[in-house]
Amino acid sequence: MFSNSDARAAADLPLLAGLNPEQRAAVTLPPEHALILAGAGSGKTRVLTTRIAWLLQTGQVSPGGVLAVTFTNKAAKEMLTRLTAMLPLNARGMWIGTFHGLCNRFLRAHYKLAHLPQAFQILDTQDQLSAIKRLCKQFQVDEERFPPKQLQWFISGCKEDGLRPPDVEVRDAESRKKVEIYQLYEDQCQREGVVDFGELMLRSYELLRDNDAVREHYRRRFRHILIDEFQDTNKLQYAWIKMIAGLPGEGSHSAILAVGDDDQSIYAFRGARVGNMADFVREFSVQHQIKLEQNYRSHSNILDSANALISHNQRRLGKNLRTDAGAGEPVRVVEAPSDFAEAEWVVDELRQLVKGEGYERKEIAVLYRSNAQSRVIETQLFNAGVPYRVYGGLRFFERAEIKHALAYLRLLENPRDDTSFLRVVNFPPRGIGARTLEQLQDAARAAGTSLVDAVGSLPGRAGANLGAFVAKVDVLREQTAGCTLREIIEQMLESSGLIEHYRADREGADRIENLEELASAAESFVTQEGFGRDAVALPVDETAELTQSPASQGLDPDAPLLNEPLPAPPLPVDADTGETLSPLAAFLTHAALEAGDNQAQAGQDAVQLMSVHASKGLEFDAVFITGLEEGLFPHENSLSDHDGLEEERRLMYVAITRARRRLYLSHAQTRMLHGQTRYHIKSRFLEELPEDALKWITPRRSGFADMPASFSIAGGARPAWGNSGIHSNFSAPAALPARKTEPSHGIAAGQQVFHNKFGEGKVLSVQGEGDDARAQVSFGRHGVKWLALAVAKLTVVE
DNA sequence: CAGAAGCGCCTTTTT
DNA sequence: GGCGCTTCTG
Repeated sequence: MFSNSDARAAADLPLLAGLNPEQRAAVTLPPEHALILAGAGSGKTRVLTTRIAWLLQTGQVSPGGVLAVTFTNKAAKEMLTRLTAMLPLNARGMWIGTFHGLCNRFLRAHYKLAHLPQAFQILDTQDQLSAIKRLCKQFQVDEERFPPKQLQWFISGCKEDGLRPPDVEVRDAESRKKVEIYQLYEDQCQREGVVDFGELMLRSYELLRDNDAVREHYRRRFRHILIDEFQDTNKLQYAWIKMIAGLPGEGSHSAILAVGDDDQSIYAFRGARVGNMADFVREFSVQHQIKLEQNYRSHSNILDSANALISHNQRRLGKNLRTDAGAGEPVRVVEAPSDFAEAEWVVDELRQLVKGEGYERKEIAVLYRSNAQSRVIETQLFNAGVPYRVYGGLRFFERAEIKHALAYLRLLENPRDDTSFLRVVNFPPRGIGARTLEQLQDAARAAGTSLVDAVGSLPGRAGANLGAFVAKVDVLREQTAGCTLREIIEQMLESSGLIEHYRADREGADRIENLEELASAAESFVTQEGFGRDAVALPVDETAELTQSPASQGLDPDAPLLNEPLPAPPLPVDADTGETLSPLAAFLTHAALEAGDNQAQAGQDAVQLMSVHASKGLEFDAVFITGLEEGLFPHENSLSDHDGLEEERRLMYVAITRARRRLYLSHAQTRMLHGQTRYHIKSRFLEELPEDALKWITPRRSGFADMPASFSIAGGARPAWGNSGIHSNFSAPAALPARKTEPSHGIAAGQQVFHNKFGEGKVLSVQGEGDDARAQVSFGRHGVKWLALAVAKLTVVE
């Protein structure tokens, strides 16, 4: 095992150059549980990635033995990019991703044990809500007494607490009804073969909990588990971590490195439990705790402000940021007579920053507590002709036209997906009204089938129209067998009538553009190397990987392999046929798991507008924090309880620590809120800052024009560089090193092949290379299947 | 069946 | 004040 002399030898590795003592200590910790308290701007991501690289390079773990979890796709991508820049390595075997992404991968690999169809589709928040609404209609739930939104919140909350319907405590008639609906919702999802986000987590947790062989396999496999933003984990996520790592004394073989910052916990409102940090230390008997307090981002006036503010919170693990960067400029504070004047001042000031002081626009952020506040500022920016970008709008895959297109695609994969069926059965309009659909739903419920299966039972013109729709989808499915994903999408756009519909619409141009973007996005998804990684149910043979030497991974051949590979117990393999997801199904999964960016045209030099929440993890040369008023920030809804106020203060802490060089704080005496002008006193947070770091300034312009804040842009026009453009996540695939191509599998389209289980079939198409190669084969009685060639044993028939 | 008009809501958000 | 959703009306 690990010894001190090895650590000393490792200390000279170039990987570790430039790390401060705390960072270095964190990176080179022995393989035991540890908690890293990483302050804002303290190089947290660097520590995390260097730790993984160091473990790999010193031969303490192979890529397959690493599990690294983040919350956002962005963070996961960042980690992977940095890691592959440090080390040449095959990222394929590594489990780096978001909680949900990894759970998805896990469930695909064990879909039978998880009681799911292999191509199960994922409901996003919108889909989930419409599924609940549909259910309420069907079971005549009083939507006044049980608003679907509230039911959604209830169901998600239960799942996040790990509770299935029978586990939920029933206290009165109301809660009984809610639990009943929860159960109905579960039945509906199961019948349709769909899972929501919470279900991804909960079901993988339960599978680990209930299946000894699976659990044991992963426990032995993951020697190092690294968790980012640990303060944001919820109850279920922490339970999942415990399940996959094993508590001390439960035959655990892994070391957890949890990285977090209790002062930046701002998601309690959605179930995050900072308390998981303390629980982790206790339950895992954590011996190593390291604080990263050296800040590399901001000047000390900014840090002093942040430190002073956060010291007003009682419940802290305790941490103080420090810097070598010097005092820098004072934090500028401004009082404006109105929200309108505040916006005017912000725009004035930032033009000065750009013109007079050489700041780049994209290095300036305007932050606010709630999104509604962006409007006044946008108006001013628009009038002044300053390019800006607003974060937090609709994301690519959430746009209505994209959701429609995805619904058609989902029906190609799974005709029983009732949510998708209802979404597009009459879109574009084809004479199928609400009455018809009600009848159809009744018939389906009576027969206990899905909607497509009930179509035949409807008589008359209504039945004929429905039949035509189903036939259309069926025809499309047949026609596109053997087509590339791009071709499938293009044909779908045509034959569904979506393109035609939007072409007829005066305002449909943007939508058509988005639909075309969808086809391109799909294409780059397919060509991206290893695209199927998250969706392919390849049997996991980790023993092979664990016995590989570091040299074969492209690592330092002289580094000793310190750990003998642990023989992982054989894993129950579901997909011994090699059957895998079609590119289409994989793409649909991707679309659900990664909603796409919500920012237009990255790279454009535009001022950044966003909520404080959205700014977490980012940094800018200059930051404006606006609307610092009691009731707004801290928000009035949070004032009732102590924890709420502390979370608001952490939010302010996050906002302050975004700034590198210059920080502005502003508040307005009056503000237009919910349609009426309200008077606010300045935020208590301003009082909690150190006087000597601040400078109260008066606006440069002679007096504020206190115009009515109701002024708005005629027609709601948005500038071209606003939020209206499209941007997809597919433009910049993580730069993975090219892998050597495996010997040819010898399978080509048109061939007759034989499969052990499915018999004889004809190859329709082949995609991908090496391990990712897969073939689409038509097996007659067994239908068309996608097979992973690395697994499926296909022989060519003459 | 589609556009218009009215109603009610309104913190933060990722997967 | 404005947006999204439901209901009304041609």
